[in-house]
Amino acid sequence: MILKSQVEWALHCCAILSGLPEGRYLSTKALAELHGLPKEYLSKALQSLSQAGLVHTTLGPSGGYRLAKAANELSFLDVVEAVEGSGRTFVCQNIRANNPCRPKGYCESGPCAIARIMWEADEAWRAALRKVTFADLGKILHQEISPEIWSGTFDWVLKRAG
Amino acid sequence: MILKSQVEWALHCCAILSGLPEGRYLSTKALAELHGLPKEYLSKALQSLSQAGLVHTTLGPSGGYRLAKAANELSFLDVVEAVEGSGRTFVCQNIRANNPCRPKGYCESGPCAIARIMWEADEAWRAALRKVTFADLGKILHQEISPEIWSGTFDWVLKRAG
DNA sequence: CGAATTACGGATACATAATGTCCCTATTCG
DNA sequence: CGAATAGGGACATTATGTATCCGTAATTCG
Ligand code: SF4
Ligand code: SF4
Repeated sequence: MILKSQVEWALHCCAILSGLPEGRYLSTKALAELHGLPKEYLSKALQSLSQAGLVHTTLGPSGGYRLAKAANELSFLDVVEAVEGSGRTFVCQNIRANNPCRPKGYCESGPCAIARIMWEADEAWRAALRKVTFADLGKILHQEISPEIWSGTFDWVLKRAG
Repeated sequence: MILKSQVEWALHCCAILSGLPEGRYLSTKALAELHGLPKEYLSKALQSLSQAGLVHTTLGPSGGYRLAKAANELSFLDVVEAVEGSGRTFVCQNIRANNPCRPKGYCESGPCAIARIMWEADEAWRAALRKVTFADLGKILHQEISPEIWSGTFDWVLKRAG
């Protein structure tokens, strides 16, 4: 079980977008170039974000993406679920129903304890991701990244932002 | 991202094994029949448990599997990691290194904030699974499952246990 | 001892999902 | 109008999960 690489891509892109000034847009091309990723495929990840309503888009030259909400209202979970889907990581195949000792239809009485325990762990994972917003990430990055690189990247991005 | 079905199989098998009397063994064949699973493939999952040291095996007729530790010392995480692997679900592909604004080798200064946040969520998931043992599961199942089915399954299993 | 039964591991085939590319369309900007 | 953009459909390629088959060594039982 491993998350798709699109999750990493989407998170990085949102991190960049969250630093964009109000009203500016950044294109797929710029985001792909900045991260060294295949433009066409990265586009699929960004489309997922768009369909989930996390980003806003404009067409035409100077078009691209910006966040649809404020950075402190966009959580990691939002992005992860937009790309990876919001389904549970443990899917129950009802193998309990095959038990020859049980009357038919017994398993329909609801998910058993094993499934519930796995789902609780799943929820713990989601809760941890729900807690962290891109505003939090911005603060951490600002402390960690050296000022030259920070402003260098900022300039690079603004030069290409529509 | 979805857990392999072998995880569900292994959990169910351990649940059965945890109810086995001291010193008795249950074969792959019986476990497969009980759950309606392909014997050969289930065998791979059980071999993973064996390699992880979670179960003890004997060969020959009347051979099979039993738990290697007490049920209250075997956690869900043990079983999940034995089958699914203990690697992180978020793997970092170092795309930060492609940023044209950064000096070469910058990314080697360690994992960035994004990776750390994802890994913390991963750890929350693992912590939730680590907390629950098969002794806990046994208690829950004992409350939930009707006595007839419980003893019926028990009889079925003991008839086939070596 | 000999036959049956078991776990184990390697080899192989098949199915599904992830990854990546290509091309066409509608929209928007200058 | 012409260039650049998001969006989406149709593939091709690759990796992973699922499943089967068979040979080997160990063990039990008659
Ligand atoms: S509900 Fe529980 S017992 Fe039934 S198949 Fe799912 S995990 Fe197994
Ligand atoms: S360490 Fe952080 S910035 Fe570098 S590739 Fe991994 S997630 Fe991205």
